[in-house]
Amino acid sequence: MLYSYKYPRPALSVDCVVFGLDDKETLKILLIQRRNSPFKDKWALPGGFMRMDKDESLEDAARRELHEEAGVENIFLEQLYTFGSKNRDPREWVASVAYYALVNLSEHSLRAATDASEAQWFSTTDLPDLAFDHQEIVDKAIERLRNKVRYQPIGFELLPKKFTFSQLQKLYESILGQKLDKRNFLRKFRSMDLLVDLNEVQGEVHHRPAKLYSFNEKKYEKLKEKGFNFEI
Amino acid sequence: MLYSYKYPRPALSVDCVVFGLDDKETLKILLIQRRNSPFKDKWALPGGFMRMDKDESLEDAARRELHEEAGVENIFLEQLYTFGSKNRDPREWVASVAYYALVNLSEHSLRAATDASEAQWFSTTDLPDLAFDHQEIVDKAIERLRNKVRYQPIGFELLPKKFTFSQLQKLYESILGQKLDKRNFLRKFRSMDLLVDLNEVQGEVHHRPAKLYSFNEKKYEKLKEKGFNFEI
DNA sequence: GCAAAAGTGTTCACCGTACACCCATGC
DNA sequence: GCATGGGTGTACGGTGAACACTTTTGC
Repeated sequence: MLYSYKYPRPALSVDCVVFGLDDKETLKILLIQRRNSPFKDKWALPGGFMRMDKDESLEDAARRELHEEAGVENIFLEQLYTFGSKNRDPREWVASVAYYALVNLSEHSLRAATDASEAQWFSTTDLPDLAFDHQEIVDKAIERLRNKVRYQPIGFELLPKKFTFSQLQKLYESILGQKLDKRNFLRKFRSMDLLVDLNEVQGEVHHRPAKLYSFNEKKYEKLKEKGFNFEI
Repeated sequence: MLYSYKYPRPALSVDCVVFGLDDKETLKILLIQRRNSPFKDKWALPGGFMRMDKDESLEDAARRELHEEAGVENIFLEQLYTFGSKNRDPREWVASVAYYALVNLSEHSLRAATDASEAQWFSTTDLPDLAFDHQEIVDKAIERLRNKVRYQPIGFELLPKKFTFSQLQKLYESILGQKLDKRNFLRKFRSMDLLVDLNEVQGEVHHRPAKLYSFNEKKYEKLKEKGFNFEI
């Protein structure tokens, strides 16, 4: 069966840039190895075509693809940009609505870790050649994340429930691509009244254990709406 | 002739939120009165369907629609967001890539002004009922503009070549929806080294004439790339 | 005791903010 | 001379930025 329209129309797809942190708080992106042409065997962003039969919105489609291709669910997801150059797909004109996602890697890495030939995490500073215009999409996503970090809290979505100050700092350093001053960073965060001191320390480290913190979720959500100015 | 595809696909359109300033430096938006159903006679954003036969990109399509429907050309245009709810168009599923534009109204108001029944400027604070989900698009565009103003220079695109300080200030007040302190605003702008004192004064006013300024274009473009922090 | 990371204060410069009066012009 | 908007400076508080040493733990 074929679907016919009076005028030709481009295909519509969604692609997702999924950010996660590894155990060294390095920023990583989830990529999928393509099994079909074009760009067979190349690494690409998880994503796929909109399926009208599924009665889903753009964001639903993004979530579905992430679930199917990478096994991640219930994550922070936000629209990034729509890429519509005519030649970005060699087959035909495909406009793609790109999303970016933040996931807590320690809780969501299952599929990607167990089936390494299909999905794999790559450091943002050391990505392979990507299919289509996906490098451009990744660049835009990183830029967005760098900007976002300056006026909204992030971290909640990327870090485990309990975390240390240095994990938080390394997260910011990883996103911003620059070293930060420990004391200034600490003071800034303390002044936001965003962290809860759990009165616990981490275990299993070969040095002085650090105190553990969690986010004050209410305050976190409020700051997300209201925004702030995080200059570093 | 019909165009057929193996899977159904949504239609793709572009819509534009065109901002301009009137002679009182009030922020306005350009709307078009629809001549066809659905939403016949309602006001709507200029826009239309992607035409694959025209070999145009998304942004090209946005520019084409603006030219055809409102007679504006060569303007600042930036992608805003893609709206894809299934029921946003009663006819069928139409995903729309929204753009927003900044125009110098004194140089671009021709078509809209001469054919008032078709295109008209409306104050952002007093918009009519809009067709489709266009109010939502407008809201998002205003929000974007308010944010943008804080980290990038704008004004160049909205103001005439020569302008006074108070025009610039009213522009910012209009976008931000709040009064600003004259002296602080002035100092802030002066410190950016963005304005060129033209050593001219305005004429035809019934009070002390104000000095005229223009933007230092090079500096303007540089600041746009680099960004700044404009706290007010 | 030594390696490794945690934890902790102070000083300075800059900038955002609040605030009020005189000036130049047209009528 | 009066109405209208144009034009100007200062003081205070807050915050970003630079900077180094001691503490705690595991080995």
